[in-house]
Amino acid sequence: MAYNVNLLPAKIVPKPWPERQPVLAKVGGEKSLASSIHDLARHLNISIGTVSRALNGRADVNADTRQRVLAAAKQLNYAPNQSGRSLRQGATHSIAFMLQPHPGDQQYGEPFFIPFLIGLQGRLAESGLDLTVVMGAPGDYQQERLRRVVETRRADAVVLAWTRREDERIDYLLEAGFPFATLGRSRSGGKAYPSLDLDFEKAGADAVDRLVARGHRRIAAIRPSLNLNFGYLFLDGYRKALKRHGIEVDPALIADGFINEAGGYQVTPRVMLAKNRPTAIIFNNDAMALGGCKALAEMGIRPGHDIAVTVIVDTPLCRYFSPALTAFRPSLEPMGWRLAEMLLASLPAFAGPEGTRILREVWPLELIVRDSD
Amino acid sequence: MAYNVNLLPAKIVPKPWPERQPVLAKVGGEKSLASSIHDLARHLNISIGTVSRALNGRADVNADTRQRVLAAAKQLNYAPNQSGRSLRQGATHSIAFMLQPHPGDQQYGEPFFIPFLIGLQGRLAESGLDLTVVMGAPGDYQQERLRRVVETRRADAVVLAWTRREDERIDYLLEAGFPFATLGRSRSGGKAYPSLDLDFEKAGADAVDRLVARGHRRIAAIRPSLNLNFGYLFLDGYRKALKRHGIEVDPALIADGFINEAGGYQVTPRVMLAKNRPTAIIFNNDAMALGGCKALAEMGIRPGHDIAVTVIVDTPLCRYFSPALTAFRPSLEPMGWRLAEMLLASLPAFAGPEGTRILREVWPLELIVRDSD
DNA sequence: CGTTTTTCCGTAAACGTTTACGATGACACA
DNA sequence: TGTGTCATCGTAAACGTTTACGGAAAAACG
Repeated sequence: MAYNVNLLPAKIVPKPWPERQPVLAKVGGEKSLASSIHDLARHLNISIGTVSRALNGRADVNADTRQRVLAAAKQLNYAPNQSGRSLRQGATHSIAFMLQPHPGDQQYGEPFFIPFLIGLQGRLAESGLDLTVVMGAPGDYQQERLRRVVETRRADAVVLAWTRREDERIDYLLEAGFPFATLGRSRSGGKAYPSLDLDFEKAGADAVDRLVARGHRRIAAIRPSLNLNFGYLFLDGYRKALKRHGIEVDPALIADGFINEAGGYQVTPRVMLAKNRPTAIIFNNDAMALGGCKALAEMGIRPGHDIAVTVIVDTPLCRYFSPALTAFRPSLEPMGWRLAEMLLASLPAFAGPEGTRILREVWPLELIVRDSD
Repeated sequence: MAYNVNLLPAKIVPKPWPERQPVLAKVGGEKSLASSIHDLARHLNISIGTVSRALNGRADVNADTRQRVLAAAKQLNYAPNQSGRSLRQGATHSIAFMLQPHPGDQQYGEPFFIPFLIGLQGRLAESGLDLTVVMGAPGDYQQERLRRVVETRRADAVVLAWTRREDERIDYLLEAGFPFATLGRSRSGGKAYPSLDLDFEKAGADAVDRLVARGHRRIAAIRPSLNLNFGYLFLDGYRKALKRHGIEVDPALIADGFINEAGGYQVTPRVMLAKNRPTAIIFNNDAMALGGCKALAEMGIRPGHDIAVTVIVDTPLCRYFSPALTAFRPSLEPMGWRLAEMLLASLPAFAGPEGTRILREVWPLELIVRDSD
C-alpha cells in the first residue's frame, strides 16, 4: 500500500532532500528484462561468487567454468544491474555533462556542443564509461543541479561547459573534492584541474590583425553578455591587437548582448550608430552574427561589400550564409576526445603511471577565409 | 589490490557484457561528500528505519522526531545515495532521452531538441524525476545503446525522437515491456504507446495550398533521406494537396538529402535543373533550407523574388535569414512538457485514476508568413 | 482499573553486486 | 607418507536504502 505523501496534513509534510516520490513499479512484469547473477548461478549450479568472478575476468576461475558462465550469460540475456554494481563499488561508471540553457535562449539552443559531445562520449566509451547529459532548467545556473548530481552520487565525475569568469561551480567542485573537467577556462579555483579551451584571445587578435592589414581601423566587437569567460578572452585579444597597431579602443564600438540571434540583432545597430561608424565587425558567436547581419541588412548594409564581418566560432551556418562568413573554426570533436582523456588521466582508477595529469590545454582556432570580409 | 583485466593471457580474457572496468576510487576521501542514513541515526541516537521513515514522509513517525531528523539532515548535508535507493526500489527515478547524431551530421547537430528538452525536463522535475540524455555514437542507430540502458536498468523509461517509418527501437521496447514515449510517429509496433507528433502532413498540404493560391503550379519538395517518418508525412500532404488542385506530381521536383546544410546544398540544384523548373520550393528542414538557399544564391536565384521558399520547421535561423523565411512553427517547449505528461500517465506509479493513458497526439504547426514566398 | 486501540519506533530482511577469506582437492616434492 | 603449493570455488559480509513486522508505551474507552 503506497503511502501518499500528498495526503499528509500540511504541517507535517516533510521537505526532505530531495522530495521523495512514489516508487515506480518494476517494469517488465513476469518476463523480467534481464536475469540476475543469481539466475545464472542457479542455472549452472554454482555459486554467485564464481559467476561474478567469471564475468569480471578474475584469474581464479577455471577456464571451462568461465566459458559456461559466459555462454549462460548470453543465453539468459544477463546484464548486470547498474544500481547493484554502483552501490557495491561506490562508482557509477558514468560521467555527467551539465547542459544549461541560457536565460536568453528563448527558442533554441547551441548546436555547438553536439560534435564536442560525440568526441567526449567516444573516448569515455572506450574506457567503459557512459556519458549522460543532465539538463537543468534555464536560468538557475546549474548550481542546484550540480549539487544534486554530486551529492546523490549519480556520476563519478562531471564535465562543465560555458565556464564563467568567476565560476561558483568550479569552486564548489574543488572544495567537495569531486573530479571534473571543464570546457573553457575560468579564474576560479586555486587548485589545478583539467581544462581545455580555445584560444579566443589569439583569435580576437588575429581577426583584428587581418582587418587592419586590409585597411580597417574602426573595428567593432560584439560579444555575449553574462560573464562567459570566452567573451573576456576575445575582448582582451581584440584590445591588445588594436593597441599594438596604435589604434585607440573606442568603447562605443564594443557591445554585449544575449548569446543568440536576438542578441546580435538587438545590439548591432548600437555600434553602427556610433559617431565613428565601424567598417568592420567581429562577432564572438555565430548566432549573434546571424542576428547582426539581419540588422545590417535592414540598414541596407551588405556584409562583404559595405562592411567586413568576421565570426569567431565557425559553424555550418557561417559557411552556408550568403555571403559566406569568414570565421575561426574549432575542432570540436577532437576537443571532446581530448577533454575526456584529460579527465580520465585525473581519475586514479584510469590514470596511467604517476604524474600524468594533463592540465590547461588551449587549442588554436583555424581561420577560414570566406566572402564576408 | 585491483586485478587488472588487461594482464590476462589473451585466450582467457573474457568479453562479458558489458566490458568490466577498473573500479573508480571513491571520491572525496576523508571528508565524505554527504552523509548516509546511518550517520543521521547515530547522530540522533535513533534507528535508521525511523530516519528513513521521517525523510520519506511516512505517517508513523513523531512530528518532533521528524523535525529533528530533517534538521540533522540539513546540518550533516545528507543526500540519499541514489544507487542504494534504486537498488532497493527497483527504480532509478530518471528518464532517459536518446540523442543520436545522424551519420550525415559531420559537424553540428540539431538545435531543435533543446527547447523540447527544457519542457520535458521541467515536467519530469515536477514529479521528482531526472532527465538524462544518453548520447550514442553517430551511425549506430541507437539500438545497442538502447538495449544497454534498458537492460542495465539505468532509467525507468525512455523517450525516443527521430522516429523512423519502421522503427526497431519501438519494436524492441514494446516487446521488452519497457515504458517509453516517442516524439514522432512510426508505423512500428502493434500495441499502443504514448506518442506526440507534429502534423507534417497538414503543414505540407497547407504550404502547397498557399503557394497554389499565389499562382504557383510547379512546386518542389525537399526532404530528409534516411527513413525519418516526418519526411514521409510531409510528402504525403504535399502530394495530396497537389492532386486536390489537379496538379500532377512531378517526381523530378522531389528530392531527398542528408538532413543538414550540406544535404540541402547538394540536392537543391537537382530540382532546379528539372525540365519543369519549379517556381517554389518547400524545404522540410531549416538546415536543408539554408544549404538550399546557398545553392540558389550561387545560381543567381533570389528567394522571395525569383522563387518562393517555404520551410516546414521554423527556427530562429528562418527568422533572421535574409530574406526572412516563411515557415511553419512548432511549439517545442509545450510539446516536451506534454510528452512528459503522456509518459507519466503511462507509468503506474504516476498515473492518476485508471484509464487516463494519453496516446497519439498530433499537434499543429503555425504558419509564420515572412518574406521568402 | 482492565481492555483495546493508537502511536511510535526498533529489528531485520531484501535489492544485486563485488570481494576478502577460507575451504577443498589436486598435485608436486621431499 | 607427509607437507606445501596451487587452482578453484563457496561463504558471507558489505554497499545504502526501504519497508514489513512486531513490540512497547501511551492513549482511549468501557
